[in-house]
Amino acid sequence: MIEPLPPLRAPQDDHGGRTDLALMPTGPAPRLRADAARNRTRLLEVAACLAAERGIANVTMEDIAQGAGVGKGTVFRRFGDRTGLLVELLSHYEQQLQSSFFSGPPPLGPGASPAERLCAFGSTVIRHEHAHRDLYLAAHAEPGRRRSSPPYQFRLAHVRMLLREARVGADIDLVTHTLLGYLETVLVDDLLTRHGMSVERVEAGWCDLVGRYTGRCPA
Amino acid sequence: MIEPLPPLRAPQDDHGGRTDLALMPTGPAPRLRADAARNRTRLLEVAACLAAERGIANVTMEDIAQGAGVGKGTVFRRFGDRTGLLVELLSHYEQQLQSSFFSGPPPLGPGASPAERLCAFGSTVIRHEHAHRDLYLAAHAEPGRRRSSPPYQFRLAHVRMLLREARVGADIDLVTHTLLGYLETVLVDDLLTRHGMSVERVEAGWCDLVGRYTGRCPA
DNA sequence: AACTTAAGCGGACCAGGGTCCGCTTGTCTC
DNA sequence: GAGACAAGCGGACCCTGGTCCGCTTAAGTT
Repeated sequence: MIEPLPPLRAPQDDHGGRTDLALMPTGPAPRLRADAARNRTRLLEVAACLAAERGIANVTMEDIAQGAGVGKGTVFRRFGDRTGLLVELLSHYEQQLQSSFFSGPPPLGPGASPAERLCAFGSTVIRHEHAHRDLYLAAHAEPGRRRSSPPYQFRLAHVRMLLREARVGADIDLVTHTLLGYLETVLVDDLLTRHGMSVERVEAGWCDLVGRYTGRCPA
Repeated sequence: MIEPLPPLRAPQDDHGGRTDLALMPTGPAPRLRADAARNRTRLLEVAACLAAERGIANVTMEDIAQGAGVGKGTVFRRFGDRTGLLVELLSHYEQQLQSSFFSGPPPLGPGASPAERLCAFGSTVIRHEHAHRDLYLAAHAEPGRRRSSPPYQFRLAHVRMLLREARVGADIDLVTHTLLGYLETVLVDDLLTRHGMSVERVEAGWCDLVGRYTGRCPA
């Protein structure tokens, strides 16, 4: 019924094996049967498409199932629940980001100082989350899920690495979580939408925060 | 059916007028009819009670209505939706906290330095939220609601005031939100529960963060 | 090619949140 | 005290997320 093939990776490389960077404990990834893999990508495509055209809040699970030409049970079997579907959708969207973080040009990628890279990282994430905010907010229904998803783990690992490189003296794990707390969609969206702050201002807040950890003495 | 009168303020002062401190734009508070006010408190009592005995996740709206001897429609009329009920329940729980913040003994109340008061504030909030974490997490389903509730506004105003007193040079509004971001239940709970950090460690992280804004030059 | 079987499928079904609207009841006025 | 009327009430009803279980089928095995 609907099928405009939105920005999603090619169906054939999608045999259920996570396309992660083998960075995090992603588990064995049991490899789906051919039909299941096909349905999986169709479901994600349809979901992305419907979300884009009427906002994810106005898309039911049954809509998605129907759009992909499968039964509702299939959707839940594959993704567990609504949140699971959303989290996987977001994973897709974040994959392009990830590569620019660890292999793109500076200041995002290697080559700049850790502090600069952290600043750039924050700006990118803020803009990215804002662009997909309805999806992030919807996925946020069960925050623990999102926090244990591969993309979030990637962010953690990335920030932790940069902090270590910057020789931050404090409790690195804790600081990592603190920094990512600032980038939480809920907070960013609140600042931008409800409090009417500009993206630049929120970004400046991020860089300021980073600076206070990476050693620059506060003014 | 159930009615152990849990820690809730006396029913008669509960005529729907918010018992706020007239600090925030709380609106006119239209004053409920007598029967409505009675039902309101009974509903909150029953909700608190059921939540305490089996966890809020295992309490349906119908349970609450039934326990209070009213129809389901009444519950929704009063609180709008499930989140609304939870938010109001939390408001009750936070009221005792609030008074210790602005009129209790130091270091929480007036008398200590702003930085000390901020540290103490954080510790208190962390412990309080952890104690009621299932309620906070449940209310978090719609984060915007919680963020615009009177208790959250109170926290904002309080922290903002202390930052101003401490003559913090940065973007005060933004820093206020940043700090409260650290205290977000979702984050704190993640650190304590999933990452197994100790409360002391999380508190130390808070004080460290506060210190980096209130001027102490980072090591 | 036939057989086996575990994975996948689908749609009937259930539960709980949220809505609606005709009836009831406090409360205010005269 | 009687009347007017807004506020409150309740439960039938709807929608959607999520479950269940008997049937189907892809993909190895011989």
